Amino acid sequence: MPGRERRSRLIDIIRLRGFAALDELVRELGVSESTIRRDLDALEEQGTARRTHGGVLYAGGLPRIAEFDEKQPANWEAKRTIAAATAKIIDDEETVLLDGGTTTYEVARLLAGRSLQVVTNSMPVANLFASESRTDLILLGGFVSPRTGVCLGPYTNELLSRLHVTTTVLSAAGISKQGLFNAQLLLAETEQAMLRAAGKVIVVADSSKFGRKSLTLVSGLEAIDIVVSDSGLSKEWQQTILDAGPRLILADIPAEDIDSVATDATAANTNMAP
Amino acid sequence: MPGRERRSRLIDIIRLRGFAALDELVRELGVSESTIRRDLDALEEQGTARRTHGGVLYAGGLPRIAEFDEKQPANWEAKRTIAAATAKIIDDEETVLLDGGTTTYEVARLLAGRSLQVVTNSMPVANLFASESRTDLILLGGFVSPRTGVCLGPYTNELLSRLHVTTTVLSAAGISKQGLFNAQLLLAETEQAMLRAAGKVIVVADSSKFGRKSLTLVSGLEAIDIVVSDSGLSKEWQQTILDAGPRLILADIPAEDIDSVATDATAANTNMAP
DNA sequence: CAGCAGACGATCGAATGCAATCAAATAATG
DNA sequence: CATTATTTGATTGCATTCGATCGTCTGCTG
Repeated sequence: MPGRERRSRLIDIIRLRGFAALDELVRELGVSESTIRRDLDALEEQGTARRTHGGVLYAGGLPRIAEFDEKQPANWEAKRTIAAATAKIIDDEETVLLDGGTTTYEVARLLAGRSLQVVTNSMPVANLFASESRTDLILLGGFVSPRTGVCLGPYTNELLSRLHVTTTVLSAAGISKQGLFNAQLLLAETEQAMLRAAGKVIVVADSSKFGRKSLTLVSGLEAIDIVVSDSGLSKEWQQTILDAGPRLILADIPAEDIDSVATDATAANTNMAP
Repeated sequence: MPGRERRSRLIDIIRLRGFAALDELVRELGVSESTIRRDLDALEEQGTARRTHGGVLYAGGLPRIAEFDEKQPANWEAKRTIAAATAKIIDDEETVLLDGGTTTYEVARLLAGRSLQVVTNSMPVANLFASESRTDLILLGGFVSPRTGVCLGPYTNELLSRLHVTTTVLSAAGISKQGLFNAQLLLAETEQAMLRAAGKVIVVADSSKFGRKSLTLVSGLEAIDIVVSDSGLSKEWQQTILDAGPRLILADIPAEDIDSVATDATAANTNMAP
């Protein structure tokens, strides 16, 4: 095989799999280890790949969504337990509308593979379901915001106006007595459209969000059916939410071990408030 | 540090970077190599990570689209040169509508980072542009086909009916004297909608596609402005296409070295047919 | 045809990573 | 408080991978 073609196939293999072991490549391309090594060195040189002990990583890969690249997503642990508690109250065969945001993304991860219909305007979320044959995915189109990877704008809203779902999972930049706040004007409009399409409305927000306002008011608390947060939420806020109408679910930081946290919706101890 | 927190941070680090070397983790978490190994074994057990020699890969990540996972996409080399030739005839500041398919995906890769407006119904394509601030991205929503990752159905088509673009890049399962064929009924409808939204229509198809029919006729040849293929296309077909109206561009397998193939749109020698 | 350059494959010592084992530290339990 | 699990860290022998070197093959050029 001519070197050009080999290296070309090499790139393809690496790009496709994200990672390839060296002996794997030796077998598949039918050349010696030395040759593969030399090719890999060249690829690393030019920046297409990154070598590791025993393999290569693709380096020219997909650019990542900025929001998901932060070093330490704020209150990560809390968000994960909230996500686990939320996934638990969603039943199979439902039609679920998922908002963008890191918390809803965690919810989505836990829902992946379940038998559901999922509607979303978030590309990161959609990617989780795109190849899941057990989950039907409806993507809301529109203008894609580069920072967050969510679809926005009039097209998105109009598509939403024709849909109806059983459950909507919304995120929020802040929650005050007046209701839900969001930091982006266009997104607020889209979330309002989501509320109109919704049956049951679930809002996921870690305790740091309460008492914080943001750019625009999305809706009042009375439009929300369930609020899921973590146990760090003060008694006062718990009462405020309950008085305004929504049910409140507080997810505890679980005491279980690593297995349940990462993979299992049963990880969180959910405390139903009265 | 309690084990729970350490493992949690471990997941975060791995998820964030996609890959982490073992000694890296030892340093950053300040625990012994043995401990990291054990944690990693647990993560692998539960499927969150995949171990390699000297490191870990994140496994809970994005599931991949089936069509892009084939071992050897047919005529890969040809598709890439076609893509390079196509990217060359698209100017900055245009509004480009990109169809799904592996060839259009290659075109998309070459367009990423350029100053364009891109409209697409393909999630793999959209992912390439999602975080590119220099490229505006409009995603056509709709029902997502799990195998190909493209949006289909009435919502998609209706959204298309309200858009107009300067250039449309279409793929095809087959091209005969009657015109463009496609293998999926719903996709054919969507592609027809794309043609209605189009200014200039470019069809990308490697030479093996010619003379092949498929499930449904999408459109006649007269609706096409430019056909881009590879130099393997027979004289007869070249004449057939030209007689029917479209301009024809044949991309040669380039003689350059590996750099230009992987990164540069200038790789292909494009031969204009008269 | 001779000479030369580049690509390839094989080999080997050095470096690195791996799994298993055991002892110490820490946490849980009665 | 004593005992028992669990978790962690260190050690050891073994397997894998690495990079460098060298000889061979191929194709080009004069």
